[in-house]
Amino acid sequence: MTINEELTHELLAFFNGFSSWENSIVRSSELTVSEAHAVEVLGEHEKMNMKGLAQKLGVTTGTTTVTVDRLEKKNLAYRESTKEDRRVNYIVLSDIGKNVFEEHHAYHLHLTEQMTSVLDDDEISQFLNTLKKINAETF
Amino acid sequence: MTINEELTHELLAFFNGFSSWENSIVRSSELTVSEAHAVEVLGEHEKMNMKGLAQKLGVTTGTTTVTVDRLEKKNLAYRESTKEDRRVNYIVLSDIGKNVFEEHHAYHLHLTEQMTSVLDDDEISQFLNTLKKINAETF
DNA sequence: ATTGTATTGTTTGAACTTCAAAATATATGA
DNA sequence: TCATATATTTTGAAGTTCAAACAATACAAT
Repeated sequence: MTINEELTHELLAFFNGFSSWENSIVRSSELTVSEAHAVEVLGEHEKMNMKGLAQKLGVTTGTTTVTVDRLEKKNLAYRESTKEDRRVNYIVLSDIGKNVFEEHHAYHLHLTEQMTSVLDDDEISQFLNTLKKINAETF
Repeated sequence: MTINEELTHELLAFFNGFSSWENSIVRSSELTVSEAHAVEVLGEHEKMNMKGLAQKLGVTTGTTTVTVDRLEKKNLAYRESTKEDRRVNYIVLSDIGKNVFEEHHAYHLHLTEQMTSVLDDDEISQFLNTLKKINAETF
């Protein structure tokens, strides 16, 4: 087994673990999975248009329209039209939406703490560096 | 921003990047998303029962029943009953299923290679070690 | 052996998610 | 002004999911 094969295996396990964890968190909240993902992205970005949000979510804009409709219905976010380009809607979290985001974000922080609790300081900063590189170069 | 907050941010970006990548790979194949995940897990495990598969996938056994039904319909896997416990079905990949797995696995290996191409050898083995620890302790 | 309880897996119905393609509205360049 | 490009929405069909109810089998304790 080459190191890349081993790494592939661990990456998959990591991804699946993360995914299961995320699903169980979302299921225990009032959000659906796609709503939660959207809130997660919007919470980090202040203002996004539909296309940008769709790209970040990895889905089509059609799908994103449906998701944002639902967020609006739940008063978690709203569309804000702009003068510069009247085709564009900016999607913004409402105050309620921001609270929901913070709550969800706290869970993530807690998960991160759980992960780093088994690592020493050097490992943690090395891990962070590696992730930064990979994110910048690969995705 | 604490290191855990920074790490949370990078982990999320990593997860989303991985997720988008996986979705685009799956969409270009003849598999649906849930079928692909199941094949991915089954390819690594030889024999699994429904409960084990469901746990690995992070979904209920009901959902898994539907997924495996579909895999059987496509001749990618089959149920194998066992004498020891007649409630249990083992799910096994067919030869076609194994080929599909290998093909998908090759994509993963390619992604891993892309990631490691921006890292030096020490970083790679450190990254692998850290992932192993996290997978063992957190998920 | 019989009975009660636990476990494994399936079925069902309803809600959610997704895409592709067509449609709408607006922008931009020739 | 016209053609083309871009941003978003709408639509319809296929897939995905859960929870809850159900069926079959196992197991433990009398």
